[in-house]
Amino acid sequence: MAKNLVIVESPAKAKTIEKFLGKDYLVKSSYGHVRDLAKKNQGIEIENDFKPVYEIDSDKKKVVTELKKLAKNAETIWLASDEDREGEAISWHLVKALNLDQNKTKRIVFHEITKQAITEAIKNPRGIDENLVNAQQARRILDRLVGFELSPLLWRKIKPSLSAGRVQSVAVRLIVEREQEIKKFKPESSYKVTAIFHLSKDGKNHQIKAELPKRFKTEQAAYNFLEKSKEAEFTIASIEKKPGKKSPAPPFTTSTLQQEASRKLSFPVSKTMVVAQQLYESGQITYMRTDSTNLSNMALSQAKKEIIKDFGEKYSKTRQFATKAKGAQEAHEAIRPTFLNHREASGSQDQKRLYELIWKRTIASQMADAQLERTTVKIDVSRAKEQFIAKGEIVKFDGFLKVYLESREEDDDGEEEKGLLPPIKEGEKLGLEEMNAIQRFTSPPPRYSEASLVKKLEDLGIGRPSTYAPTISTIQKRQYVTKGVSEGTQRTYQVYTLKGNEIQKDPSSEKTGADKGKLIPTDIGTLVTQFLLEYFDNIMDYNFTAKVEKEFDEIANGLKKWNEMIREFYGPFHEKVETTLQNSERVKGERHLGIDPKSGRNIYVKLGRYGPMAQIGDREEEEKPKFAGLRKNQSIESITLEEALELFKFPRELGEFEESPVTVSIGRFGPYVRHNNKFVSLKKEDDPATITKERAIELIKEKREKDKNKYIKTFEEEGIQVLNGRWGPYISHKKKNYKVPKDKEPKDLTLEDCKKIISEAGTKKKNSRTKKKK
DNA sequence: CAGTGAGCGAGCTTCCGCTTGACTT
Repeated sequence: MAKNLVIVESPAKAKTIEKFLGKDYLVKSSYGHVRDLAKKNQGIEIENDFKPVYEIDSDKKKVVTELKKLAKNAETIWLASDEDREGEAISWHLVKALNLDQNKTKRIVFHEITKQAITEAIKNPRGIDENLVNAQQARRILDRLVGFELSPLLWRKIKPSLSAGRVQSVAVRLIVEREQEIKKFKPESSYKVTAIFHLSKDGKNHQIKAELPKRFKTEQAAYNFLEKSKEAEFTIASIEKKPGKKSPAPPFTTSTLQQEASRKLSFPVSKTMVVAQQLYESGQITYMRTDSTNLSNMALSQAKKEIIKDFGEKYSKTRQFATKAKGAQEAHEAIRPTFLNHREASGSQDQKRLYELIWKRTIASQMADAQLERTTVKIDVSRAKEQFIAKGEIVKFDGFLKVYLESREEDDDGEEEKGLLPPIKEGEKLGLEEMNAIQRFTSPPPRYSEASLVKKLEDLGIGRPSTYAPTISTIQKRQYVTKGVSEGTQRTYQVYTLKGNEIQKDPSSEKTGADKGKLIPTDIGTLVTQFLLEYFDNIMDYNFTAKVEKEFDEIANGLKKWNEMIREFYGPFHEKVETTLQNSERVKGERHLGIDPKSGRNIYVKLGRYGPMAQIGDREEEEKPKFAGLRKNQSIESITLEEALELFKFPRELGEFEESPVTVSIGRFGPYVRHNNKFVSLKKEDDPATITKERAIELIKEKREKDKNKYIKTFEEEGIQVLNGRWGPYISHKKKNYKVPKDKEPKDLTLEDCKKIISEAGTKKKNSRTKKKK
């Protein structure tokens, strides 16, 4: 039995550290937090000065039992969780949950996983920082109180199963408000004038592209300028050269990795994290949930070596970047390759691509600035006071650009052409090849993508590296926001071209308003946000997190008692929850669309128990009102009377097939065909309003074919079935499912085999999360 | 997941932050 037990948070980290420490040390992982507030009764005794009630997570029982046993037999237990608020609390919870003897327990911390850092840490143990632990408890309790009092309020006032919280509700607010700005936005057009000049010199014909810095407000003004330019002379008025430089971006944090992987590799935020986790677990990159841009000394010297080897001494510039994120806790390094001399990752294509991005970003961050020369040329127009401007940029020394350039999310509309300018002198005359006046529209602020929302949240200090991806998925799961699917619509714009002394008008068109993959609020998201803003503007404030963080810091510094802070917050908060419960109306977002021309009854749209719906008729009328759910791409806010009337044309009878009626209708999960009590979803390309009986039958037959492959074996009497599922073959028995072991051929399973699998799974299941709800 | 929306009522939903497999149809 090892004399020393070291406990860290992550198993991958445990494996690495064990190698450094030798055989006297056993390194194990707690897998994050081992205890949390109890689920029932909020897990807080409010009347008892907010005393938290902790319980060991059901899926952590096994870990705790094992650690307990190991701790008993160890001489010294080293708690090596991260050096931040959560890490300190993890250590404290371990002391409590494992019932550790204070005398043989030591707390150590290190920021990088190197032999030196770890042996150094072992030499400098300390006790647990109770103040820091209390700051964490305050954070945890505040989040629980906010979440578990606001959510039930939403169930009562808006719709069941909704949720609210310090982080998610503000994330949704950002998206809702951005959408409102976009709706309010009225594009204005102006005319941008560009010109291509030519110059013959040294027997060569050179081109210079230039643009007017000012834009013309009206078509007429732009036309007039072109008219004036017909006979004009163009002269180089001035040439100005200025040195410039570009510096590399800092190494990746979780948030910047998510942004770049989204822009350069089109990875959703969740995919980036999954792939990064794989790279981490195979020891190829450092920890992927970090807010630090710091690199270890070892990494710095490795980077230097690689850069000098590849590009030479003058490309190397060792830098350390200050972390600028609000509330950063910096318990880890930046995300970097474990070994910078590994140029390529082993593993899947996705792993290779993400690794390459990380490698380049890390290396570039340790390279010299790029040196540029920027040239601005002004060109006079003899018959007008306006001047054209041509810009050139020469890279004098490429520096880090050799390896990596950070990308930008939005393409700048006014992106000027930059490049090499021909050799020119002041006073030289230029010929005009072509001049264009192009109508340009101002654009509304862009919708958030997953990655740009993460960036915004990080800027506001809301959320942590471990929660960015889950938050994004929560607000989608609650149907507060959805991802857009529109490629945009065509918009025509005017183009005037002056060429060979003639002006021609030639309209062109462009796509505008594309929202594919962007986050768009739903009716529910908008209504919930409005509701919360009305009654809980303090929690919806973009600075709420920053404010409470300041108080957590005071608690961590021993300047404030945690339960005092919570009491000050909870008093007015809880009262507001109570009064809102009593006094506020149920939120329906109801809109009267008009009158049904057939029946003369009122038509409304509003939020129902299952989501947005349309309604014909009033409840007081003799004939009961009829209801129909809105389609996925429709919203209470924008649906028209005509569109609402369409919804009531379902279910539609298509005729008979095999002596049973075939109907098409629209349900919770979209349009479907119903036949013999069987349901078949329509495909994307099918329109429920026009689908024919033939097509419907085709779909039914397709489904039958698919179902045929679903059943591998059936034991009728016992009610046991062997089926093919999304995750491979499984056994179904009494509505519970069991995986077929990999070493068994599902076709050859006997009844005894199945029974055995079922009973064995039963014993194993006790330890895992069985509470899985449907 | 299941293809509804009257009304009644039981029983359920929910937070943020740490961390991985287990989970599923």
